[in-house]
Amino acid sequence: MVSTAASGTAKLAPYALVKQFLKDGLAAGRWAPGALMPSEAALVAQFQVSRMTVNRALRELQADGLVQRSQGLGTFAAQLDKVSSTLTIRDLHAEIESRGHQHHAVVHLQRSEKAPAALAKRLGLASGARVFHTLIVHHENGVPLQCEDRYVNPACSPGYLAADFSRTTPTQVLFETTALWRAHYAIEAAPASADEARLLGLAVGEPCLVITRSTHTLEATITLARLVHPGQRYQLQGDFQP
Amino acid sequence: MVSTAASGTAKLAPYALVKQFLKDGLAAGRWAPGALMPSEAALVAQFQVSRMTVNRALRELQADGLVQRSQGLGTFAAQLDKVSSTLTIRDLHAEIESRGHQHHAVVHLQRSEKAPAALAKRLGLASGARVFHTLIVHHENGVPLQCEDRYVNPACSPGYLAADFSRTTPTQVLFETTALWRAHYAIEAAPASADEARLLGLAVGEPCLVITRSTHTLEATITLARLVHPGQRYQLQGDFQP
DNA sequence: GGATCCTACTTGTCTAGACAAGATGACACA
DNA sequence: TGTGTCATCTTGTCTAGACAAGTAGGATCC
Repeated sequence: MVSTAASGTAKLAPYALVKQFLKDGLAAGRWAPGALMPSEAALVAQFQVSRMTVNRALRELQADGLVQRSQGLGTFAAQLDKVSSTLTIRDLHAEIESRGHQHHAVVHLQRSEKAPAALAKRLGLASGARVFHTLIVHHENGVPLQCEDRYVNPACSPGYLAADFSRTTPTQVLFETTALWRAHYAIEAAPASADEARLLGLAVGEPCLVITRSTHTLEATITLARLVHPGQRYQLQGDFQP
Repeated sequence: MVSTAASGTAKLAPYALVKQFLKDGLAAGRWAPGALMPSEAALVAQFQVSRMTVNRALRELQADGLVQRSQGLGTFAAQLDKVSSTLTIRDLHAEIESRGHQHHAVVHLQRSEKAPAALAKRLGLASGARVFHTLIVHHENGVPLQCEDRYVNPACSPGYLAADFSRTTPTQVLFETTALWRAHYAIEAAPASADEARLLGLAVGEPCLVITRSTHTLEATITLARLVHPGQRYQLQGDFQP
């Protein structure tokens, strides 16, 4: 990099400097939402850098949703009233280990089944085709935290049933071989069913946080998963910071 | 743009072409997760474009989380086993209107209160300071869908209490004046309290999807909100597509 | 064998200039 | 009055080259 000055905010690349300047201004309310911000030419003059450098800073701010640009008009401060943030739904395994806690999985079901018509359709299979089915309960330090009910398209992961899910996780097995293309998830609150209550150590009807997720390759559906968490023992958290 | 050829995938800028090529390859599993991908020089030769063009394509793929790059080593296909996606928590008002449905808000509370110690602390105020408090129930086509319990730092939005929340929304009012800097949210499932059950037309204890959110400026906390949704009537949905 | 240096390859970044294309207002013309 | 044209400002994109810096492997030296 350039300046090795030890003073305050050093070591930033020029494009990052411009970006920081604009971010700070936005945070301080220097440009109200919708207001016109300095043009690339103005920033070039102010920072004495080339236009490509300024352009990169602005393009990244646009990608971050902080400004809105349009050709011929200029750059405008974005409306930030909607709080959006990246929600990452990971393996519970990875999540627990990253907390330094102990993960323990109990496999209640791991077999091939004949798919009912509705399920076969959702997996894009012929009616009556066989599918892989696993039911695994994940524990954190001995406390049940997630009930993972999963159906897998055998064509996408033929070796799925051979895996040892007390040591690895379905997600890991699936994406070692298959390229993920698209995913969809929905989050809702639902009462625990009798089975779920038993597996998670809850009373029937207790609130659970349920994530249903489907993942697809370009052509086929890989897997459908239903992840049930005890409502008060599990939270999804996220941060938003420009 | 360059080519006006009407055949198939036309009109793409060169950097977008390179990006598309790599994305398609990743989706098709051409590069397994963790595998080494073509270097910038190789892509320059293949596409006959300048290095900056290729660099932009790769940098954007990196920003999208599809590849991982490191100086001196190369570009690698990312592990896509974790499904991350941008979760946007919007005004229910905007969400309902975008569905073409009718939104209707009932204001149950809109006043200034003396903050209990714990609340004052969370808002970064002196103990015993006054805060604004609103309790609004949002309806979609007449069905109650969200109970919005919100505390606002008066310093951030002095005119908050004067707003007509049957016509506008707290989020709108707050971010017309205040620059958002940081936000935090947590999603969980919880049983409906007696008050919530009454407001949302549920039985006490029914599962609800609860979002708690705090937003901050650079120096102060703007607002704390607790958004309670009837579990089965409301879902958060998201998509992930590279 | 082990340590050091050198080289080749990689990404990270910046530059100065170029042309394209969208938006807008001034201005001449009918 | 309306209408088309032009100049000018904006962003969008590409180029060819440059230097910096991280990594790895081979050659050399002790």
